[in-house]
Amino acid sequence: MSAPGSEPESAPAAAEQAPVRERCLTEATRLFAAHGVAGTSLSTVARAVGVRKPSLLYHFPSKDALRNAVIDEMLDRWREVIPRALTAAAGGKPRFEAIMGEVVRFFAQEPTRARLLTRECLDRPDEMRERLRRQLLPWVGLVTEAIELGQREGRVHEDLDPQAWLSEIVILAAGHFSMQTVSRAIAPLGDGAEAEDPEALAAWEARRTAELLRIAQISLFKPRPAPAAAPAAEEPPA
Amino acid sequence: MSAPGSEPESAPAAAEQAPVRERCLTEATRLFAAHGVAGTSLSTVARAVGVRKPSLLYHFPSKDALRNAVIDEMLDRWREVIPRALTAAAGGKPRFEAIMGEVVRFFAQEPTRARLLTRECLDRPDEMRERLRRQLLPWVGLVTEAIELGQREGRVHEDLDPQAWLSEIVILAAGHFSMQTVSRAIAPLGDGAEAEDPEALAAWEARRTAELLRIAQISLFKPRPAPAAAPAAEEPPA
DNA sequence: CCTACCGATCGGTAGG
DNA sequence: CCTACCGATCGGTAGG
Repeated sequence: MSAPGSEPESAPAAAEQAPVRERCLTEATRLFAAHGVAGTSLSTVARAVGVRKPSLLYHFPSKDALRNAVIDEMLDRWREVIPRALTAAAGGKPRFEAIMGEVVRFFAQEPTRARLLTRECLDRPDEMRERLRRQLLPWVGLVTEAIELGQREGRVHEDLDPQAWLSEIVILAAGHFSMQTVSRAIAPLGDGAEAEDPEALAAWEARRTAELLRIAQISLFKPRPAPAAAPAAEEPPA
Repeated sequence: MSAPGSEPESAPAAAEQAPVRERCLTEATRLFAAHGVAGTSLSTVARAVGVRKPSLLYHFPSKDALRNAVIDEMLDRWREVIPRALTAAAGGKPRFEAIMGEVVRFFAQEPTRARLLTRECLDRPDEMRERLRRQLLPWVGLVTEAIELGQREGRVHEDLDPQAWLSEIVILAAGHFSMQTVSRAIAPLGDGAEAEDPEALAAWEARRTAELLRIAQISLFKPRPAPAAAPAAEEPPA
């Protein structure tokens, strides 16, 4: 209270860059995503931060506490981004593009998140299922209701299963970014010489992301553009 | 050579069920898929088999050798199933359904495989990419050529990127079965009472798989059924 | 296929 | 935030 410089509240006091606790989360996120929780020792995290192991265990009383903090932080970011997209526009394709754009941007700007999410789903499926249920049940309801509205209005395929579709598309988006490196097994072949050309890799990533968006879009919306507000005509059976 | 019962060639001699080496692979596959390689100790595998750790290390000289044997076995099974599907039928939707059916069956009958594949792609992306490149490059070429033929014949969306589409669909299929347990976060909600009802879970799985197939199909083929061999009409731009 | 054993490292604590 | 230290377990070897 009285000593002015002793409380590292908002400004990184003097020596390092950011508060230690925060850097622990950053490095743990990176390492857990790359090698898994079981494949990352606390010493490794501590070394990456620049402190000793007991200091890490002061901020996070156990490895499991660190793991939970890392997952919570990622899900918090996720919870920031979703309402922003959902409240962007109403109905129709612009809204769809806003949501898919946010989802893609969320993972694309930090593929670490996708890998971390995938790993945690594999490592602790039951805990992760309940966590996801609590965290994203509300907006799952919103999305499926919007899809059902689109079905009644004839814009969305009526043989689509809204909950299952949403589940599959989320899985596809997460897998898309988790498997970035591996997916190159298919693509920049043909020449075989320039396997590390960063320009070619960026082009392949662009093709993949375009295809991800195309798959999501065409599996949701019916093809006919419907230029004006003309109610969709019933198509003749067979 | 002379002692008749000393060579365990094809028949499991007397006491246990299968050759030890084989049971090691089975148990290691199961445990690696569930907890990851780093999360599974050699003692755990040995205990599951019913032998001691040094016996395991007699059959597989190191943990890494065991890991590689497990992955190789899975990819061998994969290599069995693909040509069977590819040579089934020629062109058109029956062939598509045959291939997708084989892929789904491959993972569905043993979701362990999908989890193992996903984990290995996360743990060792570079090695896995080269491995996949070697193992499935030939039939990637076959599939993309078939897709391109379909595009020329007007059956397949011409804005589809064959290589990227194939990559995304494989990722979706693997993720679909890796995330079986977690996907229940979305589905059997509503009542909340019977969370363990096996009948409801099977119904949810059926819905998911149907949606997976629908997404793959509708993102590949154009909607019009084209009853006869009528060449596709050019649609007016905008 | 086993017992016995190796050094290294694991997650975590004591105590300051 | 550190040094010093704990018992347990890790992957792997010796030797039979």
